[in-house]
Amino acid sequence: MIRMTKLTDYGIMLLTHFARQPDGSMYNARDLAAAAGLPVPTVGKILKMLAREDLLISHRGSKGGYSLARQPHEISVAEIIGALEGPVGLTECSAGPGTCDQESRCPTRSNWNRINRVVLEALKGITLSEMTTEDLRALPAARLRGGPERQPAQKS
Amino acid sequence: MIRMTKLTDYGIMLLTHFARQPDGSMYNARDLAAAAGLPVPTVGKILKMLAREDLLISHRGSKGGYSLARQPHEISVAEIIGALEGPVGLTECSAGPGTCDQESRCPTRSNWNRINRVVLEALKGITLSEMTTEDLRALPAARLRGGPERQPAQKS
DNA sequence: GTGATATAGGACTGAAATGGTTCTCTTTTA
DNA sequence: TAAAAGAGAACCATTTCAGTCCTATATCAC
Repeated sequence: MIRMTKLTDYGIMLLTHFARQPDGSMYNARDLAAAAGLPVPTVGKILKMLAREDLLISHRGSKGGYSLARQPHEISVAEIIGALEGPVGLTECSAGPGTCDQESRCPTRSNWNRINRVVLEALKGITLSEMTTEDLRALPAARLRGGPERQPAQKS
Repeated sequence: MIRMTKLTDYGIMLLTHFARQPDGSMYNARDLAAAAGLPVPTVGKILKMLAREDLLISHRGSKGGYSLARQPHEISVAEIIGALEGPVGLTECSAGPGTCDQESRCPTRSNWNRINRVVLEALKGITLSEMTTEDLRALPAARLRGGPERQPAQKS
């Protein structure tokens, strides 16, 4: 339903790998690719993106590589997605005026923003450190449904 | 960040149109297209999909059209998205085994499902009737993050 | 210093998904 | 019986995505 690109998926997987290791652990693209079973160029691309968005710190040169820029619990899934999928333009029509023929008459527009915010808040509530939990299913059930962000509203 | 297709966007817009009108109001594709400022064939396609998923009731023949299958407050945004974007396969690798090289060694997999569930729950909490509110921004801010009748769950 | 290693950054390409159209068939009302 | 309207499937152009490749720059080791 909600489409997450493969790149984002991989990105989270790679960052999770860092999060599992001791603080400041450094890995280069080649080793990470091997560990993740992904092609090296693709992993390199993702790591570059993450570094550019300050989720990873890059170390160039021989014996270089990448390490986490922050503690795992300080990095939210929302940030990762934002880093890999751009400035976040949830609905096409939010791209710019003119594209959408009905900007003026469309009453749903403002509501979409609301929806997006709800989703975003839900994602902000999940941190990388939580992703390292082998089996998240063990977390309290309440976490799954309400979440810190939102819940079933009144039936009008 | 999270991509919603245009079709889904339009679909919500169209359903919102129904929700604003008295119960059982019927519209045909042509009129709705005109009201929404969208091409008729496209609107027709969307309406068909929504009818197939039992969100709309179709009335064939001359003087036919569509009407809401349920009360607006009984239709969630999650359902609409599900109807227009298919069975919901959030992450590619959930499509099937074999596609993903690292199924066994990927510890993030189960966590993704968790993330998806959180997002899904958030969307289930928003109903069509809420989308008819002219300006949702006017709602109390607390509504956005917690809501009046359900308490924000614990963070972790 | 020089060479090897590793990231930075951007261009490019094949494949898949999207959005939109068109056509034929069936149903229903006048 | 004819016209209106939905059902359903096939089809096409465009865009997006995933993945690759190439050149430039930085850093470490000798």
